[in-house]
Amino acid sequence: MSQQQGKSAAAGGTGREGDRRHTILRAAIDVFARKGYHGCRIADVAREAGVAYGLVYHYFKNKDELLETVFETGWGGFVSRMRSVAQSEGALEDKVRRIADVAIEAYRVDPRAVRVLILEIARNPSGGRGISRQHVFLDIIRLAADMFAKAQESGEVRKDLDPMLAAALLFGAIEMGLTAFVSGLIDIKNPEALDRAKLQLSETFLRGVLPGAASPEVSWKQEKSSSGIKPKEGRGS
Amino acid sequence: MSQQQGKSAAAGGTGREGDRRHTILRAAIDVFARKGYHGCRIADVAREAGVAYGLVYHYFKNKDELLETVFETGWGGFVSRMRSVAQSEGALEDKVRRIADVAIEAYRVDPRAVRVLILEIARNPSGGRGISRQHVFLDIIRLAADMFAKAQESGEVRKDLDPMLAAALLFGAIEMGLTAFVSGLIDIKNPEALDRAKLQLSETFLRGVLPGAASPEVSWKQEKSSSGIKPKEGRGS
Amino acid sequence: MSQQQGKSAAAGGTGREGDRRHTILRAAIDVFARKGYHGCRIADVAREAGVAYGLVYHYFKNKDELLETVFETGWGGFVSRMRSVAQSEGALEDKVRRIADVAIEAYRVDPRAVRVLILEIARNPSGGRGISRQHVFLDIIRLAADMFAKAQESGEVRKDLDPMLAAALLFGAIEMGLTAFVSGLIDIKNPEALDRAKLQLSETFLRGVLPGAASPEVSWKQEKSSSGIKPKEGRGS
Amino acid sequence: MSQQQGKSAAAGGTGREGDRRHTILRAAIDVFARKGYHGCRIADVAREAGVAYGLVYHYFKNKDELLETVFETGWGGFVSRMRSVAQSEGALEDKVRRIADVAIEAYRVDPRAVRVLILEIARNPSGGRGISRQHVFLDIIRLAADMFAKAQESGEVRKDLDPMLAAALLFGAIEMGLTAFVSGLIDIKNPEALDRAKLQLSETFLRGVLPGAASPEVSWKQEKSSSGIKPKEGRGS
DNA sequence: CATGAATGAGTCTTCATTCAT
DNA sequence: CATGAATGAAGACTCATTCAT
Repeated sequence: MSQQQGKSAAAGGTGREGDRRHTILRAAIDVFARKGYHGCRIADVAREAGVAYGLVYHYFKNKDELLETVFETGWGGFVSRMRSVAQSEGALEDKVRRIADVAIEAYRVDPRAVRVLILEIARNPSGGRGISRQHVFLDIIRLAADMFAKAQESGEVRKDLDPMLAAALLFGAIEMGLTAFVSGLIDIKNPEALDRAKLQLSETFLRGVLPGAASPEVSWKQEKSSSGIKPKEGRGS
Repeated sequence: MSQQQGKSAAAGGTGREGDRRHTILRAAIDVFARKGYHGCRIADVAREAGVAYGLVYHYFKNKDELLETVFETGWGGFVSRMRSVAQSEGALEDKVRRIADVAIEAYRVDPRAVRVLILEIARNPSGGRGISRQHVFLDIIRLAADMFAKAQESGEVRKDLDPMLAAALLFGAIEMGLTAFVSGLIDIKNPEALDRAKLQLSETFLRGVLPGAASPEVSWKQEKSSSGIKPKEGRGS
Repeated sequence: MSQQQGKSAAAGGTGREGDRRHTILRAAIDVFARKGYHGCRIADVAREAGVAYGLVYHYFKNKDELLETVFETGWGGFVSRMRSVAQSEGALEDKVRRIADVAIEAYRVDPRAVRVLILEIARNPSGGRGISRQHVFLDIIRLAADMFAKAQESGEVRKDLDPMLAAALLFGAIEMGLTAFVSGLIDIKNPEALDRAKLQLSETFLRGVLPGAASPEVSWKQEKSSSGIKPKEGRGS
Repeated sequence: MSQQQGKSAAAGGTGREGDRRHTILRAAIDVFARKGYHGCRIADVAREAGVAYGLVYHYFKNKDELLETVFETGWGGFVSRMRSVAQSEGALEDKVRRIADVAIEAYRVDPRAVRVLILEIARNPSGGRGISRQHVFLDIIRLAADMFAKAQESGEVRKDLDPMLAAALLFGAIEMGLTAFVSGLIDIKNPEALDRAKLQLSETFLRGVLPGAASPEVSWKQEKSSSGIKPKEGRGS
């Protein structure tokens, strides 16, 4: 009943009000993370928060606004950080690394919130509603696409790559990487696991995207493929 | 009411056949693709299929089994093809390309079904149910992880890469790439768009993953295989 | 498939038709006995009978008529025998014994049918329907009431007893006695158990009902008159 | 619509109280009494109680629990009174009279509730559910059987009578006697009718059961306690 | 006669949302 | 602000009944 000192500032207000509201929000995140938006009832959120049923409706117009708020709370910060990175000046390489960093850190700080975002955002067609969420989600991809387009101009990225696709690949990699954690596919004994993942993620992506001789004679104009791979020190050969 | 067309097309297409079960399945795929599992009512499926409400229950035990069947129908073939590619003999490069191929072709053949899979599979916590779906989804990632692990042994893939993560990245890239199509981010005017995406997807991924001098000043080669990773069968030493 | 020779006559027809019809009827009795009328579906009956779903509707207009037929089949014979006993000439004592005999024998011959009758007859308010059944059930009590009224005239039964109540007691005793068997409260190892019950039932009832000095200082002869009962010649006078 | 009266009478009787649960329970008893468990819809109960549909589910988990509660409410008191009588010290004669008294009084106080009990209790096979009800019902017969067994030891009851059967007869008589009222076979103009019935019921039963010279040429005294009978605790030698 | 697919009205049950206290 | 009882629309599921073959 009194453990939410640390975050009451975020919600603003008298402090006591922020307390309750924030408690409910946290509860919502937890329950959404556990059972998904559709699988949870307002009653679940209220119980998890330890407040009365009706109180949820004091702070949130309806269930949808609650989810929307969860979304904004969790996603908002992520997006703005992402945006500031994407639109900042600097080398693309660094930007990509910082984007991965933002994502992984978000997960480290609040895995449940990330789980909700991954689970519920941009995944629900649900007529009408969900549009705004999907919209924001797509926006961030477009943002990154712009970033890649600019990087192509400056020669930082292979020119034959579709910027939009590059952006999709980046976030796809990030998202599925996190999913691997979320789903327990990769479990986190020590915090280094996340760091390793972050590193591998960004570097692997960069290798694929940066221009350079490294390409396995990529020549997707004729798709000959296969031959001529020279592993530096192949074990098999 | 121009969707009357769509309905009769779906339902009456072959018409005389007693294969109403299949009609219903198609209708379910369409409605799921349009509104998602939760957003669709049995009544919608029945109307879309042009059959009576109760008939859905004649062929499917309940809504869940219907979804499950949609899942198996769409996913089953995909998985088995994926598996046969992953477990086949041959160069990793080819395998990756063929995997991308399978995915993109699946989308080309039946974009709605793919949309349902992307939307509903492995994305819904939904207590209890969904387990099997998530399970299969994770299995395919493990499968790919094995493939990468073996490729590491033969030196076809950088040894410092976590196989599980590599698998996650591959499917993340594929999935988000398709999502870009599904969501309209990348518009499909000409069929070549898909081919281009397929090519870029696989080649970009391969660049990032194959061994070679191309790596940007990667400086983390050390702590490999440290911890936190759960390979299904750690064959490599 | 061929054990219903004895009753095919009742159903009439070619014999083969009687076969099917009778099979269904037997199945209905069994299922009703096991799950009750409401708890059973036409599908259950069809499966139990080993015939096709729709065939039930060839022989019976609807579920209700099926039950009605079960009722008439099982109850009809019982009632007519009961009636012939009640309206026969002879000593009341004998009649009572024969009534108990008819009931117990019915149970011995076809316990399941009796179970259905006990369970479903005259017990279901079910608006409208059931009236006929209840009607017949009450009729038999009225019948017995008449029997007792006549026996009072001839001095075979205590005159201070309400005939209707006496009839109710008799059938109540019979029914609950059978219920004790049906429910397993008394189980039937050897057939004598039923005979004993029959004997005790009728003799105990008779002791209570026959005139005689045995009455335990019965002192309630006063408040006669009351409800619709007219002892022809009150004892007090 | 003159039943609006009935409704408001039932629902608004005390009105201001928040004891809607009780209102619903009463309504359920009334509707069950009128249409039986299967014939009644939750909507009926809600309408009868004058409350919203959903409120029924606020107080009762489901239709079955509602019936179960009706059962416990009505039956519970009856059983405990019955038990205390059966297990009390005193002459068997008095006990029997008091048992009849309890039953008849229960009917006088709340005929509808008794109707429900008679109609629904121990009469519905209904797989699984109903077990508890049947169980309690049989328990009370076993209880009475014990009472009779003890009375046999002290010579208060004929020794050649099966206690279990005696118990069945007693309750059969009571139940069918009440059924006669419930079904309108015996009309209740004046309240004395019930008293008469009570008296006749107990005295008739006692005559049949008490030892004494009154027995008609009973000639079966021998084979007592032969077989097939399951006394809960066969104490008598 | 037989079959079992097809129909759809009837019910239960859930749960977001409102409201009196 | 807090509470939780009250509301009722929405939707899954059942199953008696019909019908084409």
